[in-house]
Amino acid sequence: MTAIRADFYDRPVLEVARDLIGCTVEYRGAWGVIVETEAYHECEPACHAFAGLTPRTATLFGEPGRAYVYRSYGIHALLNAVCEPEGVGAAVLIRALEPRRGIEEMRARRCPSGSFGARPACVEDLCSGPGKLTQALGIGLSENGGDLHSGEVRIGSRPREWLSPAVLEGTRVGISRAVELPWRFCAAGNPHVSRPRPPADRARHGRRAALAELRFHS
DNA sequence: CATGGGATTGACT
DNA sequence: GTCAATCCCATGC
Repeated sequence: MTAIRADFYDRPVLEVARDLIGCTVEYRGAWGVIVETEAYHECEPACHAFAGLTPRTATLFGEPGRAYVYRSYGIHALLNAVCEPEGVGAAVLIRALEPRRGIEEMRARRCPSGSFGARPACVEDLCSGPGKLTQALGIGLSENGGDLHSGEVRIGSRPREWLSPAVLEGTRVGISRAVELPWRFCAAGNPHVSRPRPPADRARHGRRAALAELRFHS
């Protein structure tokens, strides 16, 4: 995959959030395919940039195509791609990856003992959340402001098998304001997406479960 | 300068 | 379902 140029991000953040599904995130040799994103924009109160330009949000208002990495709940580093023209505070939160390379390294960073409790870590648990994927790749706050085209954290174009992914749209996760905006995007039916799964995917599972149930009882 | 609230996760009831 | 862990920084006195 070739790294995506800065003008890709210099567009409405909703377009970029949808178009990033199927693209790749690489860091120090390990990489995965983006299967879930959320858009944030200064015009709505869930976005950090809503409060205006502060030391924390400086990256958000800066050049498109840079990484905005911040600490969440005092624990996790969350990775965003800064979008829209310089001066506009907007970014796409990368929420989940389908791991492709460096899976053992990811597992080692996610669970040094090699397992979650008694069970071995499955690949669907490695990057199925915004805090999980940064931990799996080893991305920290020091990557804030880095260039996504030529820096350490790099976003690449879609692999052949991801050229036109089916994308589901839904409401964003884990926020308390502007909860009604349908600004979350997921690769349809992909098992590496975080909880809660998109309603369309849950419906499919529900239908399958209902069918199995029906068969079981007849 | 003190306080409070998260763009989360994993463990536990 | 509930809950604690833990840090940055915005806000208010």
